[in-house]
Amino acid sequence: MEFKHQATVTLAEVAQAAGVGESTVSRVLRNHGSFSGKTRERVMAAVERLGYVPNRIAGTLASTGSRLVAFVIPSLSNIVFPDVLRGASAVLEENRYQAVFSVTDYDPSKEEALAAAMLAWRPAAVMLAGCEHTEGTVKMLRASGCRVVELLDLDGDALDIAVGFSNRAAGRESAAFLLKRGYRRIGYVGHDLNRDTRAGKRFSSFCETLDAHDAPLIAREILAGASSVENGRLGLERLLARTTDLDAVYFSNDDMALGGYFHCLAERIAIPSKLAIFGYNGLDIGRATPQPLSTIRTPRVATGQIAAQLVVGNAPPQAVDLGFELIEGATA
Amino acid sequence: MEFKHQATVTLAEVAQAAGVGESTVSRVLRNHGSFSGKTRERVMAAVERLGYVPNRIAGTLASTGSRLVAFVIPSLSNIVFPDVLRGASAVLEENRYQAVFSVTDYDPSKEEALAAAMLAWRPAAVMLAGCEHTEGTVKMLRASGCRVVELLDLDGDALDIAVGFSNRAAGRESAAFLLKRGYRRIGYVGHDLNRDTRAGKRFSSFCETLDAHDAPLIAREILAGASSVENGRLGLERLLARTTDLDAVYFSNDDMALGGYFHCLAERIAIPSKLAIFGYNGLDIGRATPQPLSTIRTPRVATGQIAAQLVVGNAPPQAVDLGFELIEGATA
DNA sequence: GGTATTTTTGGCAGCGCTGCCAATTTTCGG
DNA sequence: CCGAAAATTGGCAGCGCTGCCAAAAATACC
Repeated sequence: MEFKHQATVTLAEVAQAAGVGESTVSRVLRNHGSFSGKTRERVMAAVERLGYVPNRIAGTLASTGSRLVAFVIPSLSNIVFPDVLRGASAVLEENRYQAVFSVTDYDPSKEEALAAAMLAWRPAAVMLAGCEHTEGTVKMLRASGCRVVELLDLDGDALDIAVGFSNRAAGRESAAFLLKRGYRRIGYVGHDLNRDTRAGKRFSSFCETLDAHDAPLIAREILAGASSVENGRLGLERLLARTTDLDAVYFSNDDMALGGYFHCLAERIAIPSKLAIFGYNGLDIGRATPQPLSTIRTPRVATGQIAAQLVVGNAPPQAVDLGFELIEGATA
Repeated sequence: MEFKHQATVTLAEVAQAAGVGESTVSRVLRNHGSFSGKTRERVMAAVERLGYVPNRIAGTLASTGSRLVAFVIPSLSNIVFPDVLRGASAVLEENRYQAVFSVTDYDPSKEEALAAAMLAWRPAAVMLAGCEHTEGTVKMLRASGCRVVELLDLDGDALDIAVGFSNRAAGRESAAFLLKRGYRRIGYVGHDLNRDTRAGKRFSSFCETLDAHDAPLIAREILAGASSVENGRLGLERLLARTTDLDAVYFSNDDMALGGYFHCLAERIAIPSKLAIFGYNGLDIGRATPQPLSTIRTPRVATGQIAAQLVVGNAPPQAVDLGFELIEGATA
């Protein structure tokens, strides 16, 4: 037996059942235009009786603007993006918008392909991570006429709307904090930077700041693949095997930093007296560790919320800097 | 200045530019039906030149089935759901399906409302968490004629397809493991169970198993709100303040368990000799802690993958049990 | 009571694309 | 070189709904 019921009740059938015209049903359902209370009741009764579910595909095609918002994000493993989606989806749902998404795995050419596929749904807006995109992506988005929101990175030219903060500033402040604390022999443990350009920006600004204070980075360990707690642990282990006199390590993010933290716990390396640890993101888990993680808290959920609000409100092009917060913690 | 370019190039325009009929363009673009190589080139050239982007809204309306898959998930904070989305989205993208989602916050009536909204997009399938739904939701899904996939819980009757494992079995095995290890004075720390029915099922089976072995649960601490590391830490602290002679604690999931683990580290409570800790989910982070977390690893990504494959392949109704794996770890 | 308004309502032409079918062109076999 | 079969191609009717416009009904005003 096949599964094709598609009890497809149409607006026309509702109209007939209610004894009114199609447009009247449409008006009642969208609560738009004028109609009498009596008509309203008859229509609603028919809708109820027939179990009518409006067809948004048809509705969107017939009207001008769609209520779809497309997210093209690098990853779902990195909690950053679910957090952004979470912030955005609450606002979008309130405004009867619908979120659509696809995942690029940090691959710019995949981003281009997926953005193209998204555009085919004629979304009201496309939301992307960061401001680095292929030429093709930029051209396509420009030509599309739909709103474009670039998230989580303000270090570059925005196509239309940008919401987030400066990763370069985050890298700088992290370095400044460690220097202020008196650390001078600093190392870095990070994940694949070519793919995660935002982590790359933090790292390069971090290094520049160290250089400017005559305390250049002493050692680094870059692990292939995505950031993870295990990679952070492994990275610190490797770094310490090669370099014995470090007094602080900057990690590409909190996942990695937690790995480093666990490595120190396991190896009984005193934190921060023997080795300081500094992360990035300000995950909740970093606040519950025996020693709160020193890190920078980023406004991930708020980024999603604001982005969604700007789209819903059809705001003019702008860059919104939500800033970030340095959490002193107890590991640095 | 307003932003309404909508350079809406239509198929008809491409057809005219290429000097062919509309249906020919449609065939070439979908690589469906027959056409000559020469025609193909002319069409592609025109597409390129005009920057044509097909309109999937129109395409979906005109053809019968849509290539949308709708996810109605409880949360994006709980990494479980991003993991499922991740597994599914890879498979869906390969097959040119598009994922749409909305978040219920574990509220069944919100689930009903969101499922209704999703149905309006006439998706090929709706994916939901668990098998507990309101009567209205069930009725609506049944009537919709679209595929329904229930994820991550096999303890109940499936509407159509179900992919996951038994939460009751997970609770049972967790209890059996602790008992086998010799723990007899067992407590529980969990988050709001009314909302997260799967955690509730694990807990009740856990308790039944303890009862069956004459080692009933000694104490429990249920925290309002979502699961989090901080809530786990707080929960264990409270539990221990009231009950001093516990030898093991079962947590509603790994986030909570990690909080408990951190509490023990901070309070210098020896694990597992003084207190054993057992979680649920098998998050990666639990493998990188100084002592690997004892837990049950659930096939979250695989659940998403399989679910997507079944939908793409239009498989018949079935329940797929992916099982789970007990990780002995070192905390119990 | 009659006319001017205002409120409700229905009809119908698309939105851009796909599916069906018939027309046209190409290829093949003898 | 001709008819038949196969490969291409174009035309056009919808898919289900919204937006526009004019008709009809209700209400207001003098």
